[in-house]
Amino acid sequence: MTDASHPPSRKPGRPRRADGRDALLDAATTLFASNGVAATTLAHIAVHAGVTSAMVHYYFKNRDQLLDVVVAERLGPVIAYVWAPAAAAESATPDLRAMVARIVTRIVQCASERPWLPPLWMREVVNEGGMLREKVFSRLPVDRLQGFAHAIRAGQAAGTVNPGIEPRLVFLSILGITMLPMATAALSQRLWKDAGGAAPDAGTIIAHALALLSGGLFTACAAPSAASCPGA
Amino acid sequence: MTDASHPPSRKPGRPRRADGRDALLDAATTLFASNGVAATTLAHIAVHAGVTSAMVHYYFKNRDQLLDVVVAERLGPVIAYVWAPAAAAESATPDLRAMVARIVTRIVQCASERPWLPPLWMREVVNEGGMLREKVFSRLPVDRLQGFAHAIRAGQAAGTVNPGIEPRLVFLSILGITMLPMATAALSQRLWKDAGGAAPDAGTIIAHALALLSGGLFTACAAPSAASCPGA
Amino acid sequence: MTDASHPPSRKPGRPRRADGRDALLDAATTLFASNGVAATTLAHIAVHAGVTSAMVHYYFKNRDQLLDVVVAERLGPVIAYVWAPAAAAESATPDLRAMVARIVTRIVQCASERPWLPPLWMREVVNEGGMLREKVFSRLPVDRLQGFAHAIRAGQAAGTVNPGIEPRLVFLSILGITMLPMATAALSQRLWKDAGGAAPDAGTIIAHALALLSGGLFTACAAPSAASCPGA
Amino acid sequence: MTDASHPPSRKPGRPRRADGRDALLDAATTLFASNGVAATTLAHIAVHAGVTSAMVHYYFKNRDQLLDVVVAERLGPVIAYVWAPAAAAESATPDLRAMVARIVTRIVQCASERPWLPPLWMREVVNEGGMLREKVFSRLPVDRLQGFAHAIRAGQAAGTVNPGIEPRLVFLSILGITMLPMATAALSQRLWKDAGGAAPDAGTIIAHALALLSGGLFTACAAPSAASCPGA
DNA sequence: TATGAATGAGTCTTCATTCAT
DNA sequence: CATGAATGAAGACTCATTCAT
Repeated sequence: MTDASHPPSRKPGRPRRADGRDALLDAATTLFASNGVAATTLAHIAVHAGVTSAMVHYYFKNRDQLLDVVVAERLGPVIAYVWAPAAAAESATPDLRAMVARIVTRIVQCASERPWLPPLWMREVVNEGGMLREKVFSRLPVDRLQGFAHAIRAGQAAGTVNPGIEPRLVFLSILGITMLPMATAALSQRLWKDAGGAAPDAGTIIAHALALLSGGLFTACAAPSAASCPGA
Repeated sequence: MTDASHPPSRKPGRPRRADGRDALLDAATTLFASNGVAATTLAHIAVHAGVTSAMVHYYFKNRDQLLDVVVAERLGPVIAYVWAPAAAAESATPDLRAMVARIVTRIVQCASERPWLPPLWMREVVNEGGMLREKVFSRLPVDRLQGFAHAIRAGQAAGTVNPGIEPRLVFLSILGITMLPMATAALSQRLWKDAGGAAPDAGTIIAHALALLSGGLFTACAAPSAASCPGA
Repeated sequence: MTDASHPPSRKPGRPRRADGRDALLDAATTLFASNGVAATTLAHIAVHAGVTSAMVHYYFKNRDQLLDVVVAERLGPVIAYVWAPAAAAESATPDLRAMVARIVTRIVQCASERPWLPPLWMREVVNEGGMLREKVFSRLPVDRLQGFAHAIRAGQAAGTVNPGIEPRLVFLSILGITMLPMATAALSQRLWKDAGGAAPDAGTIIAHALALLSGGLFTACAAPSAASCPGA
Repeated sequence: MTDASHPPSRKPGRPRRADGRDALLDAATTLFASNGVAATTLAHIAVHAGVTSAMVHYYFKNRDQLLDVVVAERLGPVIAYVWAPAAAAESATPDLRAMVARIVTRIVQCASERPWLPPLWMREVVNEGGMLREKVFSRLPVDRLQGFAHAIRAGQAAGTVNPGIEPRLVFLSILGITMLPMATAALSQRLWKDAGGAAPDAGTIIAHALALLSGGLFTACAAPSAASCPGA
């Protein structure tokens, strides 16, 4: 299986040694996530990795090429992994509900293993003017995104999907209810700190998302607990 | 009601004249939204408004104070307007369902009247490392946010709200399924352009959001068309 | 007469004020001549003009555009002035001998009024890999250069020009025996300083060049004035 | 005669092996000629020779010492070879005409065997601010240059040399009419490409130079062979 | 020999900011 | 109000140089 039934490790096959290049890539990704790409200087990255800023040029030649590498080596695998479940959808009758659940789970899983992912994705990929937009766009599995939307539409035709739903917005909604909370961590924490609660963890987020989606996205006795659905 | 039963006009009370200051503020807001705060120079703003960058200093003294003004005069009113419905919630028995609908509507309404709002909010306020975070934080109606969460929790206790939902995540979810699609406009447009569809408009987004929320957020056969719920 | 019967003043018509831009241009030209373009940093130029290197960018935006301006405003007029005599050559029967004399005189005149001209021209325009080559090339009066070569060839056909001469090399030879010595000033001075002689001045160079061109290195009826040649 | 009656081979005496050092020296000389010394980085040279820039340091320790070696091993032999004919001139009655012819021939010969010579010499040695000036200066046979000038002056006294000539400028003039065209190759080629002619070759240049020197630009009894002068 | 990793110094360029006019 | 001139600080990028391997 090429398309990753488990989350992608950084460098599959290679003897995983924390070499300079990798350390710089880590520093870059982290800082891009926490300060934004535009606000992160190469010097910041270098200092964060304990080297000179000349080293960043040594390994990546360009600021622009550094971004390319970040996209290729850090975002690329995540995209591939998240969309792997949708591959099956193209062939047989897809179990939409299960597929959605798997996508949600994979997104949250990836995101909680990579704290830099949610802020980076929200700010620099998905958002207007994001600085990684163009670079990521070409890597997006457009066919699968469209296939996903079509599957939703088919579900609507078959009466299994809530007709009020806009198919093209479903994936964005999934992103919005999973990654957005994770991209807000610090803010939420401060916001709820008086209420005694820490920021929601991965499990909570998955549960919340699935509750929201399974209750609302699909018609027919949308109650979260299967028991309450007599027909099932 | 002082707190805006209709969306806030730019300068309530003042004789609304398109002076230089306002033009600069417009330019700033627009560019901040489309390029990000960090990537927008004062010179960009000045050029966009047809003046010298020295004028930006004349009116706002500082880059930092310009940000302050943007928050105070552009974001502030929106926040106040959106959260006005929640004021009532604090006193009497709130109609949660209606309140959510009103908040959703107001968010999308504000956002579609101010194209700069969704990208700016997503990138610079809500997201980790957003450059307006601190400045906005103090303006957030923390009490209302917490009140909203409490109302949800109360609904869960009363059995009217889906127990799988995490109350503290509800508002974020609302943001995610309303503003996020609007902050992605250009990307979506390119993504779906082969599918013949333009980016979803305000109406579509509201409908989608309400369908998702009303079907999923609340228990008891919450499907939009009651007929489709056999058990009811 | 548009084409300059007298050497071009820097800014004809304008009230010649030593503004910052001009001062920087002067500094640039001088340093380019004495150190070479590649070896002259913008900081050198700025210091030489008594300002910050940021000013260089303020006035010229780019290092490259600075070079453009140097070519356009400093070299351009010289080229036009030197080649003005050749304009007449295109129409009537040209007095080749007189024309050559006028070109030689103008070259030396221009060069002695602009000490930066010879080194700059020799190193950065005419020489392989010169950094102003491309920029100057488009300004060269190719038609006049070719016209000049044709006139020489015609002279050879008419028997008035030495048949051993290669027409296309004549202008280069003129450059070589006029500007080259002026581009070597410092070296020559050191070379001949024991011999008591200073570097040759403009008059000497013109005389030498004309002697060489009109008569040749060795006597035998080679006197510049035709009268001294009995056979003529 | 130790001083080369034939052009100097690269490494007289040594077992001529194309080792790395030599290849680097070749690369350096070539690049210095085509781009200028200041514009040529050690990395350029290394890449051109197919090695790492660290190797350049291994062989030459310094950028400055590399220049020293280029002067010593590449320019030095040429200087010695060109000025060998002048050695005889110091002793007996020199045949000035023959000596000039031999110098011209040797210059052009050396230059056409070493395409890097003319640009390098013109730009970096002879020209103001040339980066090899100092290093070459000490190698110049000042005595022979002065002896040459004296011989010219003596010729003028004896009536065999055009009195209009400035003795100290003669050698520079020779350089100007031989090496200058060869240092302009690419430019000339583009300039005359419409005229169907390629850049003049060595033979043409020698012929032109000798014609100009021995006879002068205009006929009138200046032909090198007396027979061709009808009036004589 | 030969290289890759690493760096300090310097260059070009941008930008926020100031100020006299 | 509005601008042009001017700057200091910082950012991206280059380069000669060193060193362990």
